Amino acid sequence: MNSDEVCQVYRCLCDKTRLRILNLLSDGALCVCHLQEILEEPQVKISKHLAYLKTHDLVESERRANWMIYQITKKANPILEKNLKCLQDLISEDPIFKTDIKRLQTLDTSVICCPS
Amino acid sequence: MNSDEVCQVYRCLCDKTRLRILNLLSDGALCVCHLQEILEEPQVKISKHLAYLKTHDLVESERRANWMIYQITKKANPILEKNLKCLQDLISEDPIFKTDIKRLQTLDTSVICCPS
DNA sequence: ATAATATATACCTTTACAGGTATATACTTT
DNA sequence: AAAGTATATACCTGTAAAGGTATATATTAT
Repeated sequence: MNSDEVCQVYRCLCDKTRLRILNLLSDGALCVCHLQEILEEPQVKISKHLAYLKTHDLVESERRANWMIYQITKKANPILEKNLKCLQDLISEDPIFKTDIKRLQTLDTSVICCPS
Repeated sequence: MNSDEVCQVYRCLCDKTRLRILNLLSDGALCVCHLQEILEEPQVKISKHLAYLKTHDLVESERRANWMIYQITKKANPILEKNLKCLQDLISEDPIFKTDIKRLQTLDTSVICCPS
């Protein structure tokens, strides 16, 4: 991993919506509609940030019927991994992250779109 | 530390020149002219990036005669600290960081500007 | 007081990218 | 085949910030 790649990871991390998305995906894969529901942000916004993250290899996606399931990339990425752990620590300090995780846990699991 | 502050730290980290500066300052305080010499970048560029880092509390500065000495902030900043450690690991992987550190070690210590 | 040195700032141009609206694409259901 | 649902993309506008040139400021040396 060279310095340009490292910078690019940080560029991915320096937007609040993307941080929130990554924080949620740290807990497991999610479809766009669930992210949308949890973040309470317009679909296009979520979608574009996911595209950005995907372009720079921080997330991967897979279609499942009508839904696109996103997850943190399987490729090793030390910077990303360490910072995702940092985010975990921040959950307790930031109400937004905390609320997101709460909403994630109380998601309606009867919906069919997302993996169990 | 809330999510906005975290984003701002990442914004500071997502520029290569700033990463190089922070990497050098991890080893101790330095004046602008030494940074300039090591990075081989124009004075104005270094100066502006230092100003940016200072504005966002990642570095502090202190005047010593004609020189401004910069150092990593004393204020606790978990995100910054962890990522500075990450940079250390990357030195071995990136030729630029490696060269910077080499140049730092072979700096002409007879110059009066910087702290011992 | 003047010149020299070190650093910072103002101003300009260009680029990345965030957010919005509208629309397109992919897939499913009827 | 047509309509509905989920997601992506194109286009537009505004803003942050990077890099450059010129100049200002702060301090020291003569």
